[in-house]
Amino acid sequence: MNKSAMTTAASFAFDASRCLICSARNLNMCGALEQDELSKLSKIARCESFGSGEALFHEGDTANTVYNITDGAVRLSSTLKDGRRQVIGFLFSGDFIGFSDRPNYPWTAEAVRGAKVCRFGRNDIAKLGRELPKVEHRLLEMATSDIASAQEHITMLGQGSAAEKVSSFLLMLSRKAAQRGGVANPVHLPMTREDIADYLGLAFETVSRCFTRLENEGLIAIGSIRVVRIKDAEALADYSENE
Amino acid sequence: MNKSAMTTAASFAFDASRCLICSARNLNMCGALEQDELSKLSKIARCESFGSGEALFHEGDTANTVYNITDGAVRLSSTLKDGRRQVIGFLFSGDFIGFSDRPNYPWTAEAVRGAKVCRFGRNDIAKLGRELPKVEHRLLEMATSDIASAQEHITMLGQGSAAEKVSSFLLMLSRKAAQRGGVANPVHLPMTREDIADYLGLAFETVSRCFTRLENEGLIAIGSIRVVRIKDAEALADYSENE
DNA sequence: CGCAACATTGAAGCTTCTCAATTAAGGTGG
DNA sequence: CCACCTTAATTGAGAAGCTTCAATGTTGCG
Repeated sequence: MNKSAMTTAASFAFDASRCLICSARNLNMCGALEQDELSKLSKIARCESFGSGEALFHEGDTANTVYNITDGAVRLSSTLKDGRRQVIGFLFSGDFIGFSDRPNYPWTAEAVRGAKVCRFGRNDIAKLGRELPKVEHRLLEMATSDIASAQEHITMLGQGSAAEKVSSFLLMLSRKAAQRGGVANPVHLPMTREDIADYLGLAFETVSRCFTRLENEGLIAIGSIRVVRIKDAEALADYSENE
Repeated sequence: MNKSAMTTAASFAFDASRCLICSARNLNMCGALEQDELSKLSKIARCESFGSGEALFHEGDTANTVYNITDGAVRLSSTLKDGRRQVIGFLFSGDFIGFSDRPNYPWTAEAVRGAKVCRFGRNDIAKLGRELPKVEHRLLEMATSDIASAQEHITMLGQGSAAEKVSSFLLMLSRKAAQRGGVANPVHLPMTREDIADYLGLAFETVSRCFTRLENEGLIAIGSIRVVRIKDAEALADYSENE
């Protein structure tokens, strides 16, 4: 988006507890991986940092790198010929980027207000997967989790009214924050209303109106633009599946 | 749906060329698998046949079986509390059912006008995956392919107008039929208009109107209710990404 | 042949989108 | 640190598209 943004790539210490098969969400594999396996992993990892709005890669680029997010948030999106944009997902610490069967990335990945990642060569990971079945198995687990997320997204897009979509979105962000060890309730929204709109298949004005409406109905309190406090989680959950 | 439908489960010969890691779409693994590996696979497979509308399993059932479709079509759907239904996908010969990280199925799988499948115990497949890295690898490939399909579905739901959605749907069915070795052009639609509507997040009347409109505009010809001939694939493709 | 499920078509209503104006927030340079 | 400027967010009014309700036509199965 911001073409003049410099690539602030910088090496920093490899933190196995945050990389690939050791995501914060699924610590079980950490104990299972032996020390020499972890060191093999760290040898092929390269850590980088991206500034706000900066792209990890663009749609169509040769897909020879995969990523594991260690901090911040990343927005995955596809752009149609006429300029419309679909946000495929928001990824956070512990999430993996790179499940694709095509030689070129089918989406653009951009840091939302900054992100830190571990990058791996695709060939390196493939090779490591052949050497260490545990790595391949962990990749399958993460792909399966991605499928579940995508299917929830599908149901939200297909069956939800605008208010239902926004409610579901807030609850999802809250749940994800808790899963990675953060606070669940004052929900932090690193993305813009337009990002949310493109994720939910709505106009950004509609998203804004829904926030206002949910606040007027007493279900949420909008502290600042980027911080929403859930006042009535139950009512919000009802909203997100019934209206 | 039809509770009185009898389970017409029946054993038939194990056809490795149609099962699991040897889907019609991805024959490369077939050569890679050794004969004794194939025999291990066949030992844990059980083939079954389902009649029109019959359920392979329901949402919430204990998920101890996975499936590979060998013939026909299967509809995967989730139902919301208030009865609305989202069709997550239509699966055909060669497709795999069962990528889920939860102990219970998050969707219902039903045969659309009949289907044949190979079923595998989840534990058996997991065990085989540990023994044969190739199997685990093939599972990862199939999961990756599922992710790509889900993401296309997301973009269609989020950004498409009704006509775009229907156009994309027809082209997708055509492409999928070609991929599994069938005819691409007179597209065969085993599912009802309501099934399509629940897949596309539309009312079934809207789907019907879109078919009529596309026919009036000369892009398709509706031979019978379940057979659509694509007359102008290029215009249809333009529709599906621009409108 | 007749019934039930599926599909088409029409008209009215409602949700969401688009266009437009205003307000708030964030970042930069003086 | 403040003023300014740019970007993001809110709010309103009108238009468009989709849904709903209702009636009719079609298909396929017992």
